[in-house]
Amino acid sequence: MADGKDNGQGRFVSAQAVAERAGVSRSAVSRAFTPGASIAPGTLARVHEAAAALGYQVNDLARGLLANRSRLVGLVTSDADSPFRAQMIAALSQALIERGNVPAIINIGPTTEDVANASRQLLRYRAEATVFLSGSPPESMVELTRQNGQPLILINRAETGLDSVHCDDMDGAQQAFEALSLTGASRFAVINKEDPSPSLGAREQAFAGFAVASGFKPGVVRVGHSDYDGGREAARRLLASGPAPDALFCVNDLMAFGALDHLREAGLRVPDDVSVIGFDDVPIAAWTSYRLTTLRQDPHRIAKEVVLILDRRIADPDAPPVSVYFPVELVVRETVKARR
Amino acid sequence: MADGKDNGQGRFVSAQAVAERAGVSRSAVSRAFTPGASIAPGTLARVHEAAAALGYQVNDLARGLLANRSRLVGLVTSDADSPFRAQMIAALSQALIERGNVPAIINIGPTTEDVANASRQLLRYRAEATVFLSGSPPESMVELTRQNGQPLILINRAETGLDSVHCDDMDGAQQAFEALSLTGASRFAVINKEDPSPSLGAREQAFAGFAVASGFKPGVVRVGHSDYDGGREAARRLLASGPAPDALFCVNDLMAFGALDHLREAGLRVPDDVSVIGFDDVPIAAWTSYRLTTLRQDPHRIAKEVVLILDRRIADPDAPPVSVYFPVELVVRETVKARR
DNA sequence: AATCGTGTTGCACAGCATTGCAATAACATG
DNA sequence: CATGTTATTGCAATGCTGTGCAACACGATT
Repeated sequence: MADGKDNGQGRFVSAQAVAERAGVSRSAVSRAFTPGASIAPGTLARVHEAAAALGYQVNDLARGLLANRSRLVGLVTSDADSPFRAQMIAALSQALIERGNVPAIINIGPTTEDVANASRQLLRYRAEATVFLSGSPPESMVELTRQNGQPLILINRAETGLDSVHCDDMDGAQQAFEALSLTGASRFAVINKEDPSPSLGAREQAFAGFAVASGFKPGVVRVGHSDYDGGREAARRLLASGPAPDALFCVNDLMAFGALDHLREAGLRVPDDVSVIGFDDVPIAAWTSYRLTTLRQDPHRIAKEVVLILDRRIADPDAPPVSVYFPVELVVRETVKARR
Repeated sequence: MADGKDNGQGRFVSAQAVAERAGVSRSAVSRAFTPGASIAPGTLARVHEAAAALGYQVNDLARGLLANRSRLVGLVTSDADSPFRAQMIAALSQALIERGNVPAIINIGPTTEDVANASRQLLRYRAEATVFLSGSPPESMVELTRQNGQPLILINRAETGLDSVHCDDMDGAQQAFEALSLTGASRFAVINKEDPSPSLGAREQAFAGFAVASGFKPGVVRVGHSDYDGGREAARRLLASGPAPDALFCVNDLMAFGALDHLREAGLRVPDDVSVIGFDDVPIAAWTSYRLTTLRQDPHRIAKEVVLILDRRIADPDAPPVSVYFPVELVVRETVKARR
């Protein structure tokens, strides 16, 4: 404020500088910032005053060095800007910040090399844990984190020996099938992406399985990307390949929006001619242009579970790995025909 | 892999352990991971072998301690899950990772206290820089980062003495007004949020200014939130308060979607009865249910500018602060009536 | 007045990697 | 064979903070 030169070369202020200014030892400074430490009220005040004047902040790098771990938690993800991922990132980072962590987001491409790099980076920063939102870590990376005692948490993908939290894809698919079944539909279809993630794959498999078990022959269309354009393309192929379906399950909302728009453009009425169900319940699903009936995954719920697992894993590094499943909930809006 | 016990207590592997296994000194290990350092090919190989077997990764905390700064860059934002923010976060984190940084995302609430906490946290981790995506840092925090020599970069808000990058809100508003003007409209309106950010405020002010300068009396509606529901609410109030506008400028796309849906529900045809222009050009704007004409801000462009400023600021901490403006581009789709 | 207890404070070391400097080994040259 | 040169390598210091341990002062107790 009034100093003018602040400090030497614009470097960070150290405890040493505060100690000199307050006329105490460096230990005193350290104690002044450690709750419950033994320090006289007078010195405490002098130290705090000097610290405020200099703008001192404890160096968490050094603190982490001492503890051999930082409060960083890595969030590894691809497509960080897609709606559901963005919600997950927001919810996770919020929950982690509340826990006192600093979430580092590693936005990766689809290659294994990218994933490996991200993982190594986080290891180098002694991150307290790494959370994978998408893309499974290669075996070599799992081994690496294990050697270094860094917890690894997977979201929506199972991997033996690792902690994970996922929604109940099976149950979601079943709810979707039953809801569509009640409309009296007979021409079922699913749309998905090629090389789907385990979670997306499970939804498709389960849905198709239920349909077959009920005596139907579900159509399955897979396209390159699980986004809006992918959904449009899938719907186009579906209509081109034969009679229009009267019940469509999309493995995520984004594809559902694309499909919905294409279906309507093609002159089909939703839900009169065809009923559509999505998955995720992103905010857009509630918009009046879509009013999409969908299976809801709550990002905050997931974030809460992740934090719980983290607490447990850190308290007991040798505890057996857990897989937490949480239920999905059918949110009924206006893309499914009322039951007959 | 075959070790069984890996290492002692699941702690991180240190250079010490690698040195012992390879039968060399710690220095040799360090040199083995420093490109260009003087080391014999034989020892290099032995060290790398031992490191691979143990799963060693250099400790960037200690490295940062020595350099007195980490490769962390803080991204301070609120509403991390709104579409445009999510795009910004994705683009920035990608650009920063390419630069060798680790982006830490601090998702904050609206209070000054939250912002201050985030800023302090980043200071404690000796982050290389802090980027504010939303919310201006309080004066005390600016002073604090200055005292510690930590660069601060603002996005879409100006603050004297600080580096910033923003889109040309004025020009965007002008383009919007001109495009709407060409439809022959006469009843102009803007919708915005209460207590708008500087950028949102500038758009509204400029648009209203141009309208007035052309002899019109623009209607201005402000609502609590700049999201979809806010846009609906604003449109509702607009229609309730008098004759329907025939040209509507929304300060961001999200509000435009809400307004569009409400307008259509109210029986107005877009663009025949009313033309609408948004701001940002989020992906949804291209969806066939909306096909929104809007002003495009390119997140990757912004990210690139931020990295450039960062490079410059680090090379010369005393360089005068810069404000980079970049142009916005009118993306013409189908919510503006063709010119008469 | 002597002794004990309590509250403070400083010293020194740990934790990890980098790097200047000095020592060593190996090799070449006269 | 002696000496000079070069490539390696280890030592030790550095950067910053937390904390056990010992020293110290001061007030209280008998």
